Amino acid sequence: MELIHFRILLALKQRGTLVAAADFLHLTQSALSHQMKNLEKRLGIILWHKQGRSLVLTQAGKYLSEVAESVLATVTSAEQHLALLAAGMTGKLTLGIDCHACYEWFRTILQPYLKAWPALEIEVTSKYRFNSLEAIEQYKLDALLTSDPCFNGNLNYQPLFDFELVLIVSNEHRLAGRQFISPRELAQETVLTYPVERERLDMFKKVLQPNDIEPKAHKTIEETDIMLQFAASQRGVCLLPEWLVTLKSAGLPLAGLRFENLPLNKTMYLATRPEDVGLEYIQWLIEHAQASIPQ
Amino acid sequence: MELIHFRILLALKQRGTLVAAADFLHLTQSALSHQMKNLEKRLGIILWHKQGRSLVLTQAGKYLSEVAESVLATVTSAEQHLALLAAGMTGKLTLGIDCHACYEWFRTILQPYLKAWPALEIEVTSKYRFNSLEAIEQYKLDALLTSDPCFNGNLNYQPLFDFELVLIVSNEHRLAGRQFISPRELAQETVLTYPVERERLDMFKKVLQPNDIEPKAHKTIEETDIMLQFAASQRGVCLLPEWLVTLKSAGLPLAGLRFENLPLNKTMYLATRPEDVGLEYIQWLIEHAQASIPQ
DNA sequence: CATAAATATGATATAAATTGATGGTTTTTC
DNA sequence: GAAAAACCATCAATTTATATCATATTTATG
Repeated sequence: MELIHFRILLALKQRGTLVAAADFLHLTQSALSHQMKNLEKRLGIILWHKQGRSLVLTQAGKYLSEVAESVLATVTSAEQHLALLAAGMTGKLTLGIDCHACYEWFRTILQPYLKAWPALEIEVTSKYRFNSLEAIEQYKLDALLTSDPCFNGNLNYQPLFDFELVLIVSNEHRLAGRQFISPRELAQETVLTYPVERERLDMFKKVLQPNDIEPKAHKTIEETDIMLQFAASQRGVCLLPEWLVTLKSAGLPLAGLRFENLPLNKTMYLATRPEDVGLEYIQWLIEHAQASIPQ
Repeated sequence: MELIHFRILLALKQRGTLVAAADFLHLTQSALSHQMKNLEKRLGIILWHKQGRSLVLTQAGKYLSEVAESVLATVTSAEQHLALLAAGMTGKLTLGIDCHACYEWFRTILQPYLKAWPALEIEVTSKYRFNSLEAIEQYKLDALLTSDPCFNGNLNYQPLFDFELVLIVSNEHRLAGRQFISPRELAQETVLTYPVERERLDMFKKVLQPNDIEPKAHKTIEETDIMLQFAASQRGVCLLPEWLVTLKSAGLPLAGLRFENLPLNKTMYLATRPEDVGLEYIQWLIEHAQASIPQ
């Protein structure tokens, strides 16, 4: 059975005669007659009878024309959906998120994004954290939010915004007044980080390990807000994007410090497959990224 | 779009490679590749990418292969139906079953039904459990046995019989003598249910959740007989149709309790497409439903 | 590093679908 | 109540679509 048979049955149902149906399908009456005869032969069952000069469906014919209606409705709807997909008007964005700070940024922009793209299905996941790039190439992810780009593949990295990491300490902390500090001074501190491997923490990767320093203690905390409250009450220090602290620290007695000769400037990127860069709902993110950062 | 494209996508999904799919479809790999390239061109959208030596579906490809699965299920079912019609069979009934109790009822009536309709091809499935109504409309199912009707569509619901849900407890249970009980008393009980989501369990939907009660424990059991044996040996309580317990509990020391001011009366329905209501083998079910229930 | 396994593509052969012409019925029209 | 019109089926011919073959390319495998 093929769709042409369904199309013929449906057109016949809607137009009444084969001649009209043929006209509707931009075919000749002969073609429709041949096709259906052929189907009848293959199925071994008669679908209609000629009665007078019009056609009357048999029970099987009626049944099949109802199936036809259902199937063609599904197919048509799929075609429309694909047309929208092709035009970039709709789709599904599976966004991989690589780090906690990325997550925090995405939260700031999510509401307006949902409003701007009501038909877009958005799924956020961090389950491909350790092989995000592969996941994009394999269409498990459509985009990846990351501040640690890996430019070797054939992915497109769009910079979203720049930011600086600062060491967050309590106002009352012995270092709080200093303009610049040295990594060495962290040897006496409790370091607060998110609970991921040290390899993925700038605190260790960029500050402590290059200087061969082990902090007094290392405590992991899942939530940024809680981490800041710990810092505020002198339970430790942490390294966070400056904008993130601005956003979250309202009312907390905190200070942000920089390391001498160790600028921690980073850039947040959105990685996508090159072919998807043009998608409007991806462009929107790139264009609105900067504006959502508190200065 | 044509069925060949759906067939290719489905075969690819099932077999993994185009070569295997081609073999399955008795075509060459080249043919499939050409067909899909042609479709991509017409749709203006890419359906898969070559990754290494295997294919990875794009978003659009994944979507379309799901559509493919659905459409081909309908077409296959229709072809089978027509084949049976051609062979002079009375007909074919694909019956969807929605809940365990429905299943139990159908078992009570199946023997006489098979005897009454020896030529009727009967297939029972619960694979469309979560979108049964759609499955009927799409001709994947012909009828659905359910006690949770959804009257909004254009399906015909025929009531088969009424029944009452009772709380099954052991004879020895502290509540056993009581005429009426309160949902609150379940807070100290282990609740036994079939292994489906809480949304689909009257125990939770109608008894526990409306009263904001969490039972002491929740254990799932697949078989009714086993559930009753657990209840009889005081391992828990369960909510079942009274007739089902009458049928199954022979010899077990069980009591059925009702909740005060919470009548749990339900009706079993057979849902069909309106056009099929008149079919004699459907009518038979409706007419014999009542009699098969132990009173 | 050669081999095997997988997909893509161009040219060609093959199969399938469509058409056009025609004949047979049944309605409609005058 | 004949003639015309509308409609469908079928045959033969043609056009179109489809599948195949041969081949290139890429990537795993041993």
